[in-house]
Amino acid sequence: MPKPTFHNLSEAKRRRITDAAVAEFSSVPYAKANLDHVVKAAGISKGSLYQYFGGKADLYRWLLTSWLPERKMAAIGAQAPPPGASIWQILEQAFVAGVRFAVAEPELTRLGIRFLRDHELEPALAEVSRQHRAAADAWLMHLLQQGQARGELRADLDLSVAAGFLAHALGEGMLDQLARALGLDLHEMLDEPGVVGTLTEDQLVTLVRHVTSLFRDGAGVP
Amino acid sequence: MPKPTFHNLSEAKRRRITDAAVAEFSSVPYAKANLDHVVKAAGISKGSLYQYFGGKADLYRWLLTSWLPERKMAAIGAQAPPPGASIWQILEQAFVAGVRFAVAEPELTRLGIRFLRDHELEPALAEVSRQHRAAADAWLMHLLQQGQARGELRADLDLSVAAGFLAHALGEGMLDQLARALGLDLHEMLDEPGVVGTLTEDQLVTLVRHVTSLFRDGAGVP
Amino acid sequence: MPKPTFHNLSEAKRRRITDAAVAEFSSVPYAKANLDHVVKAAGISKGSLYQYFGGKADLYRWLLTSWLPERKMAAIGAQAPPPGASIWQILEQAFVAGVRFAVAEPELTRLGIRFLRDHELEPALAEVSRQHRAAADAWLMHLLQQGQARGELRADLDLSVAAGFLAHALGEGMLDQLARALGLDLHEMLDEPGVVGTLTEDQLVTLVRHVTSLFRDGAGVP
Amino acid sequence: MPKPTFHNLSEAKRRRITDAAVAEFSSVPYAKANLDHVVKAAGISKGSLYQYFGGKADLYRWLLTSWLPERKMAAIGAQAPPPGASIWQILEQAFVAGVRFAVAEPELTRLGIRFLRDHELEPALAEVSRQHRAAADAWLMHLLQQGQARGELRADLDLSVAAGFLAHALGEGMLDQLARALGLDLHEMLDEPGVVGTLTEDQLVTLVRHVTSLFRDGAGVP
DNA sequence: GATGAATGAGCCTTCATTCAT
DNA sequence: TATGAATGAAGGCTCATTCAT
Repeated sequence: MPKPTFHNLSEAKRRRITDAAVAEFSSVPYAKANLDHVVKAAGISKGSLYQYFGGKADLYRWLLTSWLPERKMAAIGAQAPPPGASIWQILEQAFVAGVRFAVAEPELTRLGIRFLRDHELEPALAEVSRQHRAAADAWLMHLLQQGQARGELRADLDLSVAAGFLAHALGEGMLDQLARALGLDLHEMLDEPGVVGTLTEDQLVTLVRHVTSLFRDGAGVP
Repeated sequence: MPKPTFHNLSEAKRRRITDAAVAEFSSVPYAKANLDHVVKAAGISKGSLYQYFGGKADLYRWLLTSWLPERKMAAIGAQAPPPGASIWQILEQAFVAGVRFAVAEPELTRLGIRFLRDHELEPALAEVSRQHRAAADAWLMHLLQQGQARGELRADLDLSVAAGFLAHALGEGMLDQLARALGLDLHEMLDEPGVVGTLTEDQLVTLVRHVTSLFRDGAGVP
Repeated sequence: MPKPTFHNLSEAKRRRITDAAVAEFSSVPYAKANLDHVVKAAGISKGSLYQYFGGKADLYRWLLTSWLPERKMAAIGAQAPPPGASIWQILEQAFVAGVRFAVAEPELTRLGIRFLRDHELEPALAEVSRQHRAAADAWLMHLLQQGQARGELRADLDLSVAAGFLAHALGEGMLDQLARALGLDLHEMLDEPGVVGTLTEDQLVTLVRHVTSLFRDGAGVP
Repeated sequence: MPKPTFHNLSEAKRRRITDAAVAEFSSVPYAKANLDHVVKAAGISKGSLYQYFGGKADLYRWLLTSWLPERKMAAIGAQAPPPGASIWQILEQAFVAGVRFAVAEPELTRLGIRFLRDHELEPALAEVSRQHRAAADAWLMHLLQQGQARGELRADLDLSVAAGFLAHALGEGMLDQLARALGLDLHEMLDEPGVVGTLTEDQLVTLVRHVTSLFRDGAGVP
């Protein structure tokens, strides 16, 4: 977590540092990220970075646990579902929010994906990653239990399996589908920020509908 | 690819080297994998490793493109589906084979997962990874088209979305479900080879059935 | 070329590093030059050297393309020939300048000789070496053409052959003659800096005169 | 020098080894020459090479001090000048022989040039190189003294300077002129064996004549 | 607080030489 | 004699972290 000195900086300087760090950590895996690149891009000195953060891991952790969630919240907005919303409405809203975020902030998306995939993190970082997943899972399980209680979901549905599907579908899975819709590989898409902006509103809606439909109705003939 | 020297070694020595390499490459990402660990664990000198393989990338590539597929084949056996099998049968067979392999060879599974997720491979290795994915996708699309032609799948199903789902479900998704069934996190499970062996045949069958069912029938009430 | 870091160093430190590098690169061929020797002699750490230069090739290139020419210029001074000077005057001036530099800076001379002879340079360095030769050749051809136009040179003289002679005579050839005048082998002379200092002004002038005379009048009886 | 075992080999095998060694040592400088390449090209085992020769330096020394001179002799033939020949005839003969050898055996020429330029040789090899030069110099000085005694050379000619010129002109200098005649750089010419074969007999004779003329008559107007 | 030079452990790769079979 | 696997000392380069100014 940043040292007090970081918070005393001007908004602009903090911004430069954050942008530089995001650019670096989102373009190469943690182990290959180079603080020299960050300080150069941020226009600060190496020593300064160490007065703002405890080190490489600390900077990365802050980015992922504090800054990124904040930005996400800000980008998506409080997405409290309308009271009484069905699980389908809630999920569709979540799907759409996810895609919209990916389209609006491809670099942050790349950062997040990288984090979820990185197996190499220091133990402390791995723990953060684990908590992320646990929180998402808890939310999903709750949602599914509610849905089942309301009779929106099959009574014999295995909630754990469904949660696993949704955990993926709401994150990387959706991005993967997005790439497919653009005729690309996920990595190709992430490596070319900007290409996601070419997705039309129509494609977006259709995509979400197809995913939702697969989850709700399955692939087989009824 | 290994140099001829490697093939001239005794079975036991080759085994020591392979095991050591798998252990290293499956426990840390490629960039962090340390050949010193490999040679130490294998009980050979650094120079020897370079007489067997062209270098780090070469060793890794061989492991992933030759050795691992061979081991997989040996472990699963040729799984040609019976002629006239329905898509459901084929998928179930694939799911079961996947789980069985994961249970039998957790370390190799870890190696494979890491490979598919690693963002930091040399360009040549990244290309191999891309081809893996492309091949899997082509197989799935073919399977789905057949299924739809036979009327086993809904006519309005988006095959690309379905293929995306299956690509994940047959690989990492299935492992994730496996972990959930054991009350663990995917990474925890992979980090503790042996724990997957505790999965009973009953749990296995149930799991595959639930996944298949979700894909075929969906989560909603019909 | 050096990184900015290098220019920020104290004059004394830069000097230590340069001296150490010259000593190393002038005493063994490029491929055998050892950066460990350089850093040890310079009293700096290995990492520091890499903060000053991009690597071995970079250090070498800078030494040869920037630092050495600068030192040469400083040692010889701008030697613009007087307007209207004959080719003989110009050549004699060049010969004298060459010998004086060799006498004053035997180690730098050794460095230069090595560079021009080294067959094992990286492609980029080899290109630099080639350009050196091409520039010298162009200058000589121009000089000779002028001389021939003015009637100072035989009309039937093959300029290319003459340029080849001069290219050697002005560089290594002159050093070789210098060594002969001291009763030594070229390499022995270069390996013992200091011995060239024993050359008297008289010997120097005589030597240049003999060389010039051979080139102008030939060895045969008129 | 080769061990007795080498001489017991079949002619063909010795030839293979020699060819492989020449190819390697003539294409990269001594320090970069790789015995692995030699044994591979020769089709023998590493151990065998060490049973024939004491090591890398030994092989190289033999090549340069025994084998190459022998081949040269064989290629040029006993070039005893006709009794009573003038220095000009002797020199022209030597020049022509040199060029012919370069044209006939570009690879051996390359090997020789490399040897003369290599500053990096082990002390023992450097000594060999020194002896080469000393022998050539002694021969030249003798020739020049004779010439002067006979009145073929100017009485005031500095023989040492003349010997220096000839030493270069007969070796590298002639090759350099050869390259110039072909519009190439010396290194380019040596790196492309075969190109020297394009030199016509006419060019050859003209070249030698120009060089001889420069040495005898000088560049200035009489 | 800011700076940026200094550090040194770490890692991949090369290759001449040895030696057991 | 022949073989070729084994060795290990080098050597170039990277980069997170420290610390004096």
